Amino acid sequence: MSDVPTAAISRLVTYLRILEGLERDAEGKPPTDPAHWVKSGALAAHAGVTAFQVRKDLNYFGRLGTRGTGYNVHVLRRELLRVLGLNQTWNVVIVGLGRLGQAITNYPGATDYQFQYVGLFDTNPALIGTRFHHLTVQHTDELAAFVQEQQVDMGFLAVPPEHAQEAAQALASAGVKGILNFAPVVIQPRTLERNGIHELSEEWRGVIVENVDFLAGMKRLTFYIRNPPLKDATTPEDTE
Amino acid sequence: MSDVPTAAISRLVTYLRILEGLERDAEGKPPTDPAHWVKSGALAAHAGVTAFQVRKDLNYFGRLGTRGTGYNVHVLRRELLRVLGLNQTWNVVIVGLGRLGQAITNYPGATDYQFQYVGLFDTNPALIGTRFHHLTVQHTDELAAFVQEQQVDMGFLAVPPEHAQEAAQALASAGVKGILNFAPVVIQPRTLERNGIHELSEEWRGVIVENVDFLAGMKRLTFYIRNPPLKDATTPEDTE
DNA sequence: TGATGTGAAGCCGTTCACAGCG
DNA sequence: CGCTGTGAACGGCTTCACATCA
Repeated sequence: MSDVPTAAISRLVTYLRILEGLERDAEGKPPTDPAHWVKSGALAAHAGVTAFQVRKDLNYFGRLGTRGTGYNVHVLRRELLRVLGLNQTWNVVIVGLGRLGQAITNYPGATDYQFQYVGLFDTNPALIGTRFHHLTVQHTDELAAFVQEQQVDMGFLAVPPEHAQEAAQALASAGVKGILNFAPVVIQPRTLERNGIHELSEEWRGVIVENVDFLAGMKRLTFYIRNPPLKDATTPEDTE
Repeated sequence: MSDVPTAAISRLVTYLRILEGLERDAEGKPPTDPAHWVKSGALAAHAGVTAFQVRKDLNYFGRLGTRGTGYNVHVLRRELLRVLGLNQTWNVVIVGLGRLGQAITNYPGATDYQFQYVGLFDTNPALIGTRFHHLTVQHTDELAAFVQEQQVDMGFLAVPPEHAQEAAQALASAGVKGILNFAPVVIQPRTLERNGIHELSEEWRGVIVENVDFLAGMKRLTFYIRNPPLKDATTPEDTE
């Protein structure tokens, strides 16, 4: 299960989103209605990839389709939810409640899929005690105890770049399993030197970091505007 | 220049950020000070990749270093700015001024690098006329004329997912060269069928779309928390 | 028959070893 | 001598053709 290409996981997320749209469309229609089924080519067209790719991606996780017919929308959606780990509740804390953190806290859709915001943290005295959503901002010093008590699974990191590393360290030390880093900074897992070789310190073992960097997106865009890809990647051939 | 791996471009953005930090550190020090120079291994350590990777990435753009010495921080930074297209002014409009759009508008750092927000657009009557930054929100109907007049280069798309496609279409028709899409949706360039083959419609020709999807980041994170990569990708060997 | 499932081929990006130069 | 520059090996992802089964 771990030898699935990382790019495939990103596409799975896209497929899931498309399936949700298809399921809404199919809602209420009789079970015999073809709207309950989707072919790899149709999924591919919506996702902007090839049908080959769709079939290969889905096959990593078992025989999810029916030959000659396609994929059942409901079944496939349920399977993708399971694969992506979205069929359980995830307890989330947000660290950093400046504009970005506030935007995240209030972003609709973020609290779908059983993501539950259970705590908000900042070091700015002006923010501590403020309420967002139904939660009150606490000082980051409280983080470690809170994560233990509340069984927090992951932290969203939305502090200014110069504080991102220490805040990430606080999250890892507190015992979260994942960090979604919004700061334009590379988070450095602390390593220990033992017998001359560097190894991951215990607190960072198994901690996953994913990055969402919007400034980086801006800069990639300027590069590609001035250096357009020769082969236009936006029109795959085999779709449909 | 177009056969550079897309992953390399993302790393270039990271290197640039690191170089900015190094240049601040070196500021004021005499020209002979070693702080003005950086070796591939040091850059690699900061970026979380291998020194091989750094050298290969930089080599796509010429002989930027000095053998036996390393890379001059100032020179390398200037080159990366040039390569990434960050040495010119970019006129940007933001479409969608809900919470996310507002957060982007006000996010510090976004207006560095000669990114200039020149227009704000929305279709919500309650928002039109409102001021953010130094700009007043206009109706999206005004977009086409505005892009022509003001020589707009790119648009940031921060509308709700269900309106993303039509707003993207408006941006492309208006003539922007790039779209930074924040909505969790795959933007579909309009294609025309001519003699049985699909081809990109004129208005989408050369339009680059980059995506920044924070919900996708959340979902990838849940997958990797439950399916940790076997080989820990966070500790490359060759750094330093 | 018409779709998925899947081993194999091909391609692209990363890793490497060492050549090249200050 | 040290570090960059770079062609070649390697590995992994994507593409493909076709076997497979409802």
